[in-house]
Amino acid sequence: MTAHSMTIGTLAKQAGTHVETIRYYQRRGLLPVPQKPFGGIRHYDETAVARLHFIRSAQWLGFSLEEISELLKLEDGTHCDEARAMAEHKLEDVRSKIAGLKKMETTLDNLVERCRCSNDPQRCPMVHSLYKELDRPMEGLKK
Amino acid sequence: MTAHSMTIGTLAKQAGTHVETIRYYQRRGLLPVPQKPFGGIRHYDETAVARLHFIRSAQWLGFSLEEISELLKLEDGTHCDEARAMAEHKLEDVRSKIAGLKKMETTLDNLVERCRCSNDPQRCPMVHSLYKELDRPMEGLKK
DNA sequence: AATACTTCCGTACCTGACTACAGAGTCAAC
DNA sequence: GTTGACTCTGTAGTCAGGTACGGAAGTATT
Repeated sequence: MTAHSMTIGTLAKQAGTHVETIRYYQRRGLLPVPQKPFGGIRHYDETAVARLHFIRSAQWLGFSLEEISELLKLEDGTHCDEARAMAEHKLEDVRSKIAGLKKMETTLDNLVERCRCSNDPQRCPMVHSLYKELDRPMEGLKK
Repeated sequence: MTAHSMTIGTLAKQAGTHVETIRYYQRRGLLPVPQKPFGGIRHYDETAVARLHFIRSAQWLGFSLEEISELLKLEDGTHCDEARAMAEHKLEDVRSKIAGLKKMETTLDNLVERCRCSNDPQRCPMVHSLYKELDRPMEGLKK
């Protein structure tokens, strides 16, 4: 439970995931598999918890496990040039996601605002503005 | 090709998707199925194109088809109260996604900046800051 | 030291979001 | 009026991202 020694079960609890998910991420190379004392059981520390949090967050933000593993490669500190190029690319990605979400934000905000039509429940505005095409409509979805 | 009459094939091209995907969205109730002239072929207009764009964009921004169909329900104009509540909830969602992406943005930006270590390719900084927990780590992923 | 809980490893299964295909009907163009 | 491209309906297969399970072995609890 303390700093330097969790089993996979407590790690899962700490990170709010499941044991099987952790093993799956290990298989996919998203999480390192620590050495195990021969014939024994593996132990994990907080860097594992942190990494799991990061994975879940990034996923929630719309990145695939594939993309996340690319982001994590930025962390190993090698291949500076390559890493910079990738970081720049991801940065563009992130920025257009922010832009798209901001459009959604204003639209939803307007909706909520105009929806304070409490005394006239019949008329509630359409969300046609949501239909405006966002900056990067498909990038990263198309096959 | 003009305003008021596309077949499903041209609709797909306009929207940058595939016919089968459109039918799939129809089955899931994300896209209305227009009446067809008896024993004939259905026709679509730009509102369908717009809706498809919206679906793809929202997906790219990390929303599931389930959530997108909720967002689209906001559009039908009925159930004002319910709609407002949902819009408010989605708004929170959107705002924390923006916050999360902004953290990623600064981290990546720092990385790119410090990575201009072009003359010393050995030392490239770690992305430990990426590990900071984001605002809403799992919401919408668990289960 | 017997019991109960975990871990380990492998394989099988499930859900969401498509994608492909088969067979029949429709429609435009020669 | 037949050919060829496209549509319709239904069902089956695929891929990502897990989730469940089964049996052996490690560890903790009494």
